[in-house]
Amino acid sequence: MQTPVAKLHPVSEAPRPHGRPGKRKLILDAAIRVFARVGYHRARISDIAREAGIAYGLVYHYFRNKEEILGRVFEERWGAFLEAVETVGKREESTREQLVSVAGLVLGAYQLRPEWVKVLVLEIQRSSRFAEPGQLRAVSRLFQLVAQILRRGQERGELRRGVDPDVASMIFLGALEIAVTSLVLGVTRIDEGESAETYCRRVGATVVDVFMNGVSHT
Amino acid sequence: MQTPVAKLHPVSEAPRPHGRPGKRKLILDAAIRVFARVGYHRARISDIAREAGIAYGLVYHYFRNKEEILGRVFEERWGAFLEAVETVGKREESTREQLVSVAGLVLGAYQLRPEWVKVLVLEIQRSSRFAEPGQLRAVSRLFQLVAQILRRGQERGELRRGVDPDVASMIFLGALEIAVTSLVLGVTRIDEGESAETYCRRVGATVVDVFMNGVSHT
Amino acid sequence: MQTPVAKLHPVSEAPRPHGRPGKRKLILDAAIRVFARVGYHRARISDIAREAGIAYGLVYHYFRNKEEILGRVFEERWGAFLEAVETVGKREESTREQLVSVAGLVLGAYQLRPEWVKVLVLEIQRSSRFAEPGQLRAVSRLFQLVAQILRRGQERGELRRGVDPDVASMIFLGALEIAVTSLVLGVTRIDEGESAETYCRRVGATVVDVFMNGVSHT
Amino acid sequence: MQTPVAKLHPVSEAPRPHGRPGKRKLILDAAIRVFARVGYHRARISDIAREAGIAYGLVYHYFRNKEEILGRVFEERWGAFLEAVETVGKREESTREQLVSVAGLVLGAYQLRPEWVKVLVLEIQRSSRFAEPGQLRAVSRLFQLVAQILRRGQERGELRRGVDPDVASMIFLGALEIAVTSLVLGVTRIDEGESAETYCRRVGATVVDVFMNGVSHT
DNA sequence: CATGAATGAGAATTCATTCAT
DNA sequence: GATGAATGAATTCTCATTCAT
Repeated sequence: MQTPVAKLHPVSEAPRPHGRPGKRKLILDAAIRVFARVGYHRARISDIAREAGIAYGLVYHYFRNKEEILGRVFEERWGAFLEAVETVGKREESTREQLVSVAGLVLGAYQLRPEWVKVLVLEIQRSSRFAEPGQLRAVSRLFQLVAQILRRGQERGELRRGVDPDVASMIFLGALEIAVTSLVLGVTRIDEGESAETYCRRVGATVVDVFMNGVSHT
Repeated sequence: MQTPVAKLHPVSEAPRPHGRPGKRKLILDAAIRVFARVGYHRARISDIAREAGIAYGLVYHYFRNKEEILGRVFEERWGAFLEAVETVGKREESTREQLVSVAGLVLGAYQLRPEWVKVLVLEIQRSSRFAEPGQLRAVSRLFQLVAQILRRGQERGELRRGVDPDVASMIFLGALEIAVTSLVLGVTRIDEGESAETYCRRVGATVVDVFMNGVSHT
Repeated sequence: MQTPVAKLHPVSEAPRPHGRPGKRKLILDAAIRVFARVGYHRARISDIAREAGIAYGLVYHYFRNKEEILGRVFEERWGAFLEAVETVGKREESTREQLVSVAGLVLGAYQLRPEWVKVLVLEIQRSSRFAEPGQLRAVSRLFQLVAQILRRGQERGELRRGVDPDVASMIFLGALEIAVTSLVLGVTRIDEGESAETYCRRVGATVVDVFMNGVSHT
Repeated sequence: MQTPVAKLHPVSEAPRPHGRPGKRKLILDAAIRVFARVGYHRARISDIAREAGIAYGLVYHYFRNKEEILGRVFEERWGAFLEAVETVGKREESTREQLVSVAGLVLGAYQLRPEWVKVLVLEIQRSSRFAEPGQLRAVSRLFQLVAQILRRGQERGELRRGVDPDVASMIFLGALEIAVTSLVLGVTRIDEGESAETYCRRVGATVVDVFMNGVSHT
């Protein structure tokens, strides 16, 4: 079974005429790295500028302030993630396969771009921006997409009906989130012999297995 | 089946001779409220002092600095929580009952003291203190305690053997954590007719149900 | 008696070959409006450029820096004003008529181009440029022109000799200046029924009347 | 005839228990000097702190920001000035004597505390604070007080009735203001042989003379 | 001539922490 | 213990000015 690899494109931007760097993107990418390294609050604009290799003031040419940078990172990264999940939801697959895909998306994203996930998971939730209805809605959307997958599973008779799809969605994503978080925070030490990739695959499989079949004896 | 209520005592302290307020405790409790309200980074010492109703120079009599306050909050609150979970693990109950108890502990804690949970969930993990081995170990401990409950369940034959108890522990706690977080952040809107208490009870039951039996058809 | 209308031409410039807009003039006129609106210090080059409808790098083609803009505004506007007053001084009229003309010039200018007056009155005096001998001399010149009118009035026997013409000049212009300033600042609220024009005419007449005859009983 | 000397007390403050410096006052007085020297906009908080001989941050202990400092300076200094004028208005004197007193107050203030006058005259009017109704009202109050003196003069038959007291008030104060401003700006060079005091006395007398009797021949 | 991206010095403001009383 | 005045390093943000295209 082929776990489709997450396709999280770099920060999008209008195509540039002369193939020049694109300072805006430079700044956003640098910001992600800095946020991932030291956290949003400890990140200084000067750090971001240095990381991007540009002058201090230019950051303010493109963004009103630090918070807007975080907001844009969120919008663009999270948006891409949502799209990928949405695509999975539209596929003609069994519910189980869809859940495997979503798990692969979440865990694969971490493998591919650990800094992005770190920022999405650790920083954006804490920022005051998160209080904004727009961001809340964006996060809720993920829960709804998964809930929809589950609801369809029930309708198709693949899943039993006794479980509230909204709560189940939370359970599934919560399990994945903790797996990622504990990786990010280093709570989970990956064994010497195991690559991050194998670990992710193993965890993903286990999550789906437990979620589908439970831990109890038949 | 009686879900044991979480017993999260207020910040402990040596018994005070004259029954006087106990400024240290006053500060810690105020700090929790302030951290919960505005987050650790945005919280100013003066906010905590005002909240505690004391002069803000006094904070430095009791704590070296702001970070130490967070550290103490963590130690005392998290310690109490660990103890409660540990107690559950020692009970002579079925694994299912133990899991129900742990879920009740987590969700009940939120009901009882939402600010504490908010701080534990949102702030302490992000602080630099968390990098300290001591705190990491303390968090890992929770995962280990639950993993131990699950391992015992497998040994007793209550749970099937095919699942890694460490990963399953993550799944179980992750599900609970998201449930709490979404409550904290307000992602989940509780229906008009449903009290927070009923909601917690319902979610706890669903989590244990899914965790035990899975979502798929038998 | 005909009050001669102030003739304050727009910012002068060399005649343009193709009748094209004339960016330099565009900038100066825009600068006056912006200075009038927010004051010299708060005015940003970008504000001026936006007001003029041009790119803001272009401002630096025409002017060395912000201060030079203010300097040019002063030179051109104040110069025009001085010329007008000088012309009045050369007319074959009674001193009273000349004073009425000067009052009309000052108050009329406000009616015609309140922004110009605002900038001349409020901003230019405060700028560091004002410390320059050239600008001080330019302002002094107005006082001298009026003093000269008064001196001639004394020589012709129209005015009594006991008053120092220099001090009297200050009094006359001071009275007019406050009248204008209070209009500019909105201290003086013009009555509903009275147009700005009527108000200016009335104040001008009163100023000349008081200045000529005093307020006391004969 | 005794020209009553202006009584402009230093920045008032609650009496201090131990006769200690009183940092708040220190800051306000330093601010006045700095504003007078370089103007409000060019004055840096650090300048004020250095001038006051205190640490940078302490300024923010007492004032929210630079603008509030200017506001307080205005309130306290202008308030004292208004009181002094009000007192003059209540005296049992001829209108002429009262006007002489007001002129003495204005010109005397300059002699006594040129920096204060400089700041009141040059800076506060320009600040955005001035747009506040409170400050506008405070300035209007001065005009009203003088207008009242004139109105009473008309009622008592000391002044002729044909002149609008409000306009006349503007004329009188405008004359004085220009006299002070030109002193402040150095437009008026005092002759070698004449002390500032004599000059002020002479100008005050001339202003009142012209204002009462006019410049024309009887 | 025009454009607006890029630069960076400068200033305001915050707030943890110290310290005299 | 308790208070809050005092300190000043750290950071954000602004905006005049330069420069490549």
